[in-house]
Formats: sequence, C-alpha cells, structure tokens
Amino acid sequence: MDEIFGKIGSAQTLSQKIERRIEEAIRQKKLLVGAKLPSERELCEMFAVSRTALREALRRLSARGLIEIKKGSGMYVSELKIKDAIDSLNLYYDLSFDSNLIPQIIEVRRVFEPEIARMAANNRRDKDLDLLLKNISDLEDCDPDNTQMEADIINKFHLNVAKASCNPIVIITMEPIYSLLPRMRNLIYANVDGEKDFTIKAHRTIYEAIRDKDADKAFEAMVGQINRTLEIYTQYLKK
Amino acid sequence: MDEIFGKIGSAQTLSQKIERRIEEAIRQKKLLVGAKLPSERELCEMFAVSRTALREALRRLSARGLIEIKKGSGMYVSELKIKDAIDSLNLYYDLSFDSNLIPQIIEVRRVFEPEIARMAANNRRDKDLDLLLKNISDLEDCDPDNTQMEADIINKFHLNVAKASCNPIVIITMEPIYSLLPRMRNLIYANVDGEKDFTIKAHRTIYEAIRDKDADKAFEAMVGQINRTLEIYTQYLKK
DNA sequence: ATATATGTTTTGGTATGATCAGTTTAAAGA
DNA sequence: TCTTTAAACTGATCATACCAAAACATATAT
Repeated sequence: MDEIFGKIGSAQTLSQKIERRIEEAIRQKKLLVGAKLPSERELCEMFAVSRTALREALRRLSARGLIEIKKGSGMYVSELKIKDAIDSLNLYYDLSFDSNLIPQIIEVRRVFEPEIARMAANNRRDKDLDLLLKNISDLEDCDPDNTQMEADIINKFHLNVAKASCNPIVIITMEPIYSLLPRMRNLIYANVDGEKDFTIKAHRTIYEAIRDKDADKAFEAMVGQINRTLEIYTQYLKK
Repeated sequence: MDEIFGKIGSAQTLSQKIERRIEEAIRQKKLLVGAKLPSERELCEMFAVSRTALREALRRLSARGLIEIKKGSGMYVSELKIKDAIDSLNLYYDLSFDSNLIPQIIEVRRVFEPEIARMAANNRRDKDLDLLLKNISDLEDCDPDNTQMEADIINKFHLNVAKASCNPIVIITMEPIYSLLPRMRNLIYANVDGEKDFTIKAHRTIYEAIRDKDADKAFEAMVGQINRTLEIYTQYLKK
C-alpha cells in the first residue's frame, strides 16, 4: 500500500487550474459570448484563491483571446476572432519562416483554389460579385510601383472568391493560408514585368465565370492563375 | 499650446508594455530560443516595475507559447511549436462550431480530401504507411459497441493521410477540421449498421493506393469514402 | 422635467513584503 | 571520489494597501 504517500501536489500550477476551469466553462457554453464574469474579488471567494493566482489565470485567458478585460467595467467572455488564431500562426512563421514552405503553399493553393472557385460559381450571391469587381478595379488603379498594395489586393480577390463560396468552413480554412501570402509577395510577385496585366486578365476571367455560374470555367481559370504563380516562382528560383 | 495638458497615461496597461518589449526582443532574435531570461527579481529591477506587473506579462507570454516557465529553475525562450498555432485554430473552430455547419464540413472534405489523398500517394514515406496500417487494424480490433473510439480511429486515419502528404500547410489546414469530427460522430456514424465493414474496406483501398503510389486510385477511393459519409448524413437528416 | 455637474462606488491595475515549494548548486561527510 | 545534506535561488501563492478608469447615483442648474 504505497499509495498512502501518493502525490498530493499536482504538476499543474494553481493558476493553470483556474484557467482550465474557466476555459472549459467557455468551451461548454456555460459561459456565453458577451457574458460578464463575476468581479475579481468575487471570483477569488468562489475559487477560494488569492487575487494573484486568479489574476494570472485571467491574464492568460485574455492573452489567448478568450476573455476581454475592461478596466473599471469588468471581464467579459469575448468572441474568439479568427484573427487571434492567425496571429498565433503568423508569430510562428515569423520565428521559424522557412522558404521551403513557399512551394508547399502554392501546391495547396493549386489543389484547393480551383475547387473553391467552382463552389463560388455555384453559390455566389450578387453582392459577392460587387466585391470581386471592386478588387479588380482597385488593382487596375493601383500605383504600379506599390507592389505591396498590389499583392494585398490580389490576396483580397482570392479571399473574396473563397467568401463567394458561401461556405464558412472554406473561409476559415483558407484565411490562415492567405495570411501567409504577404510574406511571399516581395519574394516573387514584384520581380516580373507585365505580370500585373496578366493577373488582371485572369481575375477578370475568373470573375466572369463566377458571375455566369459557369463552374467548370471558373475551375479552369483558377487553375491557370495558380499555375502562373507556380511558373513565376520556378523562374525566380533559377536566379 | 494645448499640448501642455496632453495625455500622460497611456491606453496600454503597464504589463502589456512589458509583454511587448519582451515579445519584440524575441521576434528580433535578440533573445534566442533556449535563452534563459533573467530571474523575476532581476527583471523587476531592470524594468523598474513591481513583480505583479512583470509576472502578469510573463504569464501572457507563456500562455502564447513564447516562453516556458520552469518553477525553481527559470524562464526560457521557447521554440514556438506549430502545435501552439494549431491549438489556437482548434479552439476557434471549437467555439464557432454549429451543427448547421455539418453539411458544409462534409462539402469541404469532399472537395479537399481526395486531392490530399493524391498528394499522399505521391509523397508518402514508408513510416506513413505504418501509421495508416495501424489505424486500420485498430479499427478492426475495436469493440463494435464503442462507437466513440471507432470514430476517433477513423478520424486519425484521415489525419494520417493528410500527414502522409508531407505538406505541413495541408496539416495546418485540415487538423482543425478533423478536430471537429468527433462532435459529429454520434450524430451520424453510430446510426448505421454494417458501416464499419464498409469503412474498413474503403480505408484498405485508400491505403493500398497510397502504398502503391497510385495517385488517381487514391483520389477515387477517397471520393467514394466521403460520398458515403454524405449519403449517411443525408439519410440521417430524413429521420 | 431635463440636462449637466459632482461625488461615491465598483472594477481592474500596480506596488510591497512575506511565505511556500520545487531546482540547482555547493558544501560536508563517508 | 562519490553520496548525502544543506543552503541558495527560482518561481508560486498569499495578504494588504493603494491607484486609476468606468459606472452609477445624487444633486444642482437650466
């Protein structure tokens, strides 16, 4: 019966336990978005812990975007934004960016995006068309020297195609990928002459296919667009 | 000269300022991975702040995976794991899950997974095969009444196919989706007789195609598997 | 009666100092 | 030299006090 002297203390720190408890409550919707948490002093009594421990748990939760803390007002369960998750992803790539990922990103886009264009052609609403059209004219009007803005507009076009699919899973799936693209922009896009004209033409073709609900054409047009990206990258590699 | 009475206090809280300072140092590689930070007491002196404020900043950083805190030892800049970013995405998906999304999740899988199977057939390493094979035998051995474990094993098989694609972007993209599947399991899978046999056969076909590097066959087999999922869900809806 | 100004209360933010609990390190002993 | 023991160092928790922003209630002026 060695269990008499089994461990008492746990590996977890007290504030971590508190963190998990509150996190679980949020995950299980026992605490809904927007709900106001009890004040710090009240929570201390409820959990029977000091303010220090409690506050450190709350700091963690707010750092992760689960709650929002407003001085003088209170603490609220916040709607976790996709941005929080993407920030985390971007931080990861900031710290360990590997240019080997570029071809892999392109590969994923080449495989996924044509199918997304097909969905968009099938499901798009009229207001999606407006956004796409605006992206195209923005690109036309954009200062040719401002390659960063150009790249941003192009990325937005692709994101708007994803939105036109009317499938929220598609959107949140692709958003992290699009957030990685700006990292590649100067590496690739800026180095090629006449690329902008090609892109505008391609975008217009994709737009028209989606507008006409021609799924196959949208698919093919997107294949062409991404293949071009791949080509440019391959050329870039030779330098 | 209204600037006489310009703002003094800043919007940012003190601990947030500390957090940013340290974060910037890490981002700019002034603090390298594995580096040991000065002790709490030392940092307090350096920043000229109280331990409270400092500690809350550190709690935030550790919650985000930037540093690791070891009691009794010290604080270290940690190698930000891709897992941290994925966890964050998982949490987001988890919180925004809604059973209305099920058909849209299936749609995404139907479009993406066959292509992923194709990549897997092209890029898989031998060790990927071992994992897939183990998933299949696990499913065979699984207690038929334990539908939860069955569903978990099935999901792992699909995740391992994604891993066999050897494209980390694919994994980042799909893992959050797979993490949602367990929620759908009892909703769908458990209600159909003879489903397990079908699934085992389908998985075996997919496995063989990947093993033989037969990309088209892998693609087709996966299409069949996901279509079956869709069928079952449609049947389920009628009830 | 409404609107503005004022003051009080509540809430989170910061500062100290003391103490607890693991780790590490160095000294003491075999 | 190796093991054991003790001290020193590190983060974790607690209790208290006080600061600052926001929300609330009250009183005052219009």
